[in-house]
Amino acid sequence: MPRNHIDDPLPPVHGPSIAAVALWDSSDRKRTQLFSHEERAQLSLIASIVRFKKGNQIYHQADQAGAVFNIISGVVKTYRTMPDKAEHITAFLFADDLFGLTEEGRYVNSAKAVTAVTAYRIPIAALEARLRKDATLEFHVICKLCHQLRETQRHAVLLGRRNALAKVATFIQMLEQVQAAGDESTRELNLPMSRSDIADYVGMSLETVSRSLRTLERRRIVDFRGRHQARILDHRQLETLAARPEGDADDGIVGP
Amino acid sequence: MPRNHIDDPLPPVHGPSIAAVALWDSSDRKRTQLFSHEERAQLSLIASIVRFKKGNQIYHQADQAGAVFNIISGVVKTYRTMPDKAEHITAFLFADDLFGLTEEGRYVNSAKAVTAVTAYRIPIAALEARLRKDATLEFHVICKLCHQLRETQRHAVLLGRRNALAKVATFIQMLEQVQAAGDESTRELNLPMSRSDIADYVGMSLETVSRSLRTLERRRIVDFRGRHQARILDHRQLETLAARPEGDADDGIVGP
DNA sequence: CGTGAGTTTGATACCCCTCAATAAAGGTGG
DNA sequence: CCACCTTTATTGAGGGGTATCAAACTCACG
Repeated sequence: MPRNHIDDPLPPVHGPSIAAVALWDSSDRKRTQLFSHEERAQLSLIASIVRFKKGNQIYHQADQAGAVFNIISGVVKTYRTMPDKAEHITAFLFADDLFGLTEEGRYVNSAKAVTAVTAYRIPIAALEARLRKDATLEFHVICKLCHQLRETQRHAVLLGRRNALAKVATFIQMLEQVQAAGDESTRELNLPMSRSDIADYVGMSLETVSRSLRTLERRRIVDFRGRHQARILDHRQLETLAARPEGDADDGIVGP
Repeated sequence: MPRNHIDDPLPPVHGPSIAAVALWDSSDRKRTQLFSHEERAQLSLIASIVRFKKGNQIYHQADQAGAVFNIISGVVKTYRTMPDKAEHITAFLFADDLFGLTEEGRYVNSAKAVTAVTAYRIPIAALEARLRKDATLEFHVICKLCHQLRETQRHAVLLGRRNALAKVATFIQMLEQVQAAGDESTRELNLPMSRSDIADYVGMSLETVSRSLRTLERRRIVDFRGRHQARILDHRQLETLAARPEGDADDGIVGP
């Protein structure tokens, strides 16, 4: 079995780290590291490293909030459980992301490890104190929040689409974009989350997610090497599907 | 015709103003003003007041971004136009809100005035300079961004629901919550946006929005006084609908 | 190697989208 | 202030896409 880079602890770690696409400068859509070495060193004084195994709950919606988290490696999902038990995933989070959003001292979402996770745990009291002292640090946090706001808006736009294939195609594009940052050049796409998680993220039933992925494979747009590993064959088609108003093209398989 | 508070300029204005639900303290879900008098005075030095008539475009998606805006009065929508012409509304914004989110120097959404709007226009260069100097000011901005992040997540959760009535019921609850802040006690609900706007916000066709609202009226859950003015009669039922897994209750009208 | 969770596939029903026509509201100029 | 026109909203009929239910299947894990 091939080593999964996501599960590897990054070699020498130098403190909390956040990345975002720039607000004002052009940087070709690339996420850049926002904290300086000194800022990371400062923050590591108040942070501790925590690890979660795949499937572990990190915190629950409405829990008293004590800390925010900064992912070093692994994938986390934040989600909200509806009164009718349905689960809505608000975000998938990756290395260099922050999570632990609060309202009136309580977490607004639940958080669970999708893969094995290593993260910094930063107590909010200490964090607030540091922030209020350091305007530059705060500015970087603002940039990161704007980044997450944009991503959440993209998620909302995805959810607004009324076409299953368009949703799934867009989801794959989003995953690809995240992994394009620190990934090898092989265009190997990781889908660490379950089909059910994808369904709860794109707002469809898991069966329809499964069918849509199958359709993408039949049309030779993506090629699955196992359930959680894929390779995008036709970016053009994927783009088209993501934008498609209606009128799906026929499959290539209609036999004589 | 009753005066519409939304169109009235607030009497004496003392500079930019943002409100949010607290991150850590309990405040009973009420939005509180974040800027101090001094901060508002400072910001008014770099801000100018701008007005837009109902329907005016404020900026376009992908435009070079020169400023962010802070609403004094009126309602704004930010939206994204898809390649297939479909329009997705990412947010409705009200007094004490900020808008003008950018990525690499360009606006990520378009913005249009839903009603007549008065707002502060704050040039980003000057804003950044001010922010980098004043850690307290920045901290307040962080609180506001967290607030908008939570709201966007709620929007995403709404979009994830697969039931038309649940979506519309939730939308009405959200509107109510916004207006509960600075509104009179009469529980009079304003729907300043068109049915089409609502549809583009909740991710359904405008016909289905219309039908859903009609259903709410038939069931005596809301009472419409004109198309843009309503009153909520049964909060309990609304809550139930917003959470409903399935199995709509029957109408009260089945005649013998 | 067996077990069970996770996934794929199939059949059916139903909710919502689409198209189309009517009705109401808002705006304009006489 | 009313008639007119345009825009926006409501209502209806019909078809399609997706949810749902159910069963077979695969894979990961112990």
